[in-house]
Amino acid sequence: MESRHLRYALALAEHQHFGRAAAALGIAQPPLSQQIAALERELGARLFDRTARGVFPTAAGEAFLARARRALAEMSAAVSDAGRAARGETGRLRLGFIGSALLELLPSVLGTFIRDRPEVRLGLQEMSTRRSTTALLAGELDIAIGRGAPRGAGAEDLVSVTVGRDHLVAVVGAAHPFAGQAKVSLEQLKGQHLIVAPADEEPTVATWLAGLLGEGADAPERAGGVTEAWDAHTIIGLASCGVGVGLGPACLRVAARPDVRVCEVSPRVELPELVMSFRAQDRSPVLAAFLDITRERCPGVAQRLERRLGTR
Amino acid sequence: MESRHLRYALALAEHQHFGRAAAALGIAQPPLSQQIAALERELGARLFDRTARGVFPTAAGEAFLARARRALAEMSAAVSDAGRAARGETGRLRLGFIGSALLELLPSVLGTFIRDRPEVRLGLQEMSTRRSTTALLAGELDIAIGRGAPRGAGAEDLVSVTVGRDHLVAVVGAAHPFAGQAKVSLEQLKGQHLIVAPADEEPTVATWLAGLLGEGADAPERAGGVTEAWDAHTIIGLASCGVGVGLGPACLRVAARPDVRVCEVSPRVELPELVMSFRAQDRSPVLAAFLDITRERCPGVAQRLERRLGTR
DNA sequence: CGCCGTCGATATCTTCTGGATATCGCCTCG
DNA sequence: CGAGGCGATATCCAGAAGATATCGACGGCG
Repeated sequence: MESRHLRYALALAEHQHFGRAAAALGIAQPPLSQQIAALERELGARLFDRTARGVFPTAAGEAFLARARRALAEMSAAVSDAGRAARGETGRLRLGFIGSALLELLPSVLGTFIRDRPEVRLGLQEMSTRRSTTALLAGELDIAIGRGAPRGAGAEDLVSVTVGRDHLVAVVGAAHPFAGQAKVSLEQLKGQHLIVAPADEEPTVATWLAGLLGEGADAPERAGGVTEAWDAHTIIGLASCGVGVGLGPACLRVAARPDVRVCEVSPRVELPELVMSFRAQDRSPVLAAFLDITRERCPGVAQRLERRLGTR
Repeated sequence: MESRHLRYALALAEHQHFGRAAAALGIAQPPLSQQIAALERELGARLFDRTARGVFPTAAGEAFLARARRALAEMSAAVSDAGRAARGETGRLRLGFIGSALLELLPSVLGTFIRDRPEVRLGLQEMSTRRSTTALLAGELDIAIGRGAPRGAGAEDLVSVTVGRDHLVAVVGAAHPFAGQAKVSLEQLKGQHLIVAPADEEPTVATWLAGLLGEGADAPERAGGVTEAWDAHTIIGLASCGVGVGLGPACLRVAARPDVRVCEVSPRVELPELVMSFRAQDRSPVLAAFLDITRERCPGVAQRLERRLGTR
């Protein structure tokens, strides 16, 4: 039995007339008679009563037609669902990202994405750069956003593109001695208690800073000490109440409150680039849609992405 | 798109291998490749990723396969539902019957029918012979059981068969003068208050009895008077408390209580036969099943039914 | 009462497509 | 670098879906 038989039976039930049903189906009347007869033979049951006043389904026909309608509805739903999935209108996209991506990049890109693809289930999870790379390679994420291009085993299976650059800024409370300064020198930071983001791999932000400041010792041992805070608002909050000097990417400015001051660090210190990665062999249309939007919203990303994708 | 495409796609998803899926489908590998390719072309979407480690559905493929499974399940359900309906295992049977059919005939036949066809919805309604005939012709009933063969317009479209014969018996309370008698003569009934079943057409039971007893006047006017009671238990109940002499079919005996006596009426008076009717053109398998059971349970019905059905 | 028109079934032929066989190209693995 | 496995492609064939012509049955109408 083929779905053709279902369509024919439904047309016949609708028109109650072999000739008109056949015309509606775009075939001649004899083939319709034959196909209905073949269907009835296969089922071992008469589906239609041919009376002088028209063709009417039997009890078996009614039972059959009810199921046939649902079967055909499922089939057309299969077509449309497949199409929507192929166009990336439905599906799932799992993002792993570091907290600072939440400050500028993600609000812009995700806002557009959610408006364009309301039926895509988004999975968002803040995590370290290292963890996101691992999860991406394990297939647990579709996109990873971190600082610095992924390194290590499997990194060659990923495509990465720079989506943002930041330099280091200092955040202090309004009462802090630095508060009036537009710039803070590295020299001035020596010996200050610092508030920075933690890291789960070497070199940590703290040790990297220690080296930058010309302090040789391990971070916890350095003069002034270090506090690690996971997210931007905690760094700013701690800085505002005078715990120490917050250090982070320039995008911290968007989260700054009135009671803190953000100072440029002089000389300017570039942070590792904000990098978006995905699996090179991932052909998901949802991913493609996300990349499209990233292209639109992040000037300069487009060309870099094309160059990378060209080699896929 | 035909259901073949769904079957092929599901087989391919299951085996993750064109060759093995084709073997499972009983076809060669090239036709499977072609059909999948044609399906993907029609949908405008790739459904399977052909990798070195196997064939795996894409996101669109997953969406498609989920619907395809349900569509095929509906199709096989259509086949089985149609078969069961055709065999009379499901469906509906609406019976209209007079109360006395509940005493002997229906308990026996319905008991077997419900055991054999638990999924058939039964519609049972007590009604007069006249009403059941009307409802049967109007298509509101499938079977009518009454006394006497249906008459009037449309009766020739019905098949009727005698399913029981009864003669008249009298029911009296234990304290009644007739209680000790095995027989009651028609002469003795004259002037007694009678309790009989009502009727919605002429002649009513009461007028028929009046004629039988040689009483010329209308029933309500006759000496002794008449009480009409719809069902057997009411007739018996009224007789038991001395209201009068209950008159009804011999099958009343099965409903008799210890405090009443049932007397034969002498000479024996035959009542109109208990007749089962159905539409001659009704080919419902549920009806056929019911007739089969009636045949088994009612000796003598079989031959009469065959004779009637032979002419359909 | 008989003729005609309608409708579904049947017969025959055509066409198309689903399937088989043979082979190719590609990738992986030893 | 060669061998083997796998999916795609090319070609051919057969069966079945469909078209055309016709038949048979039934109902309506003159």
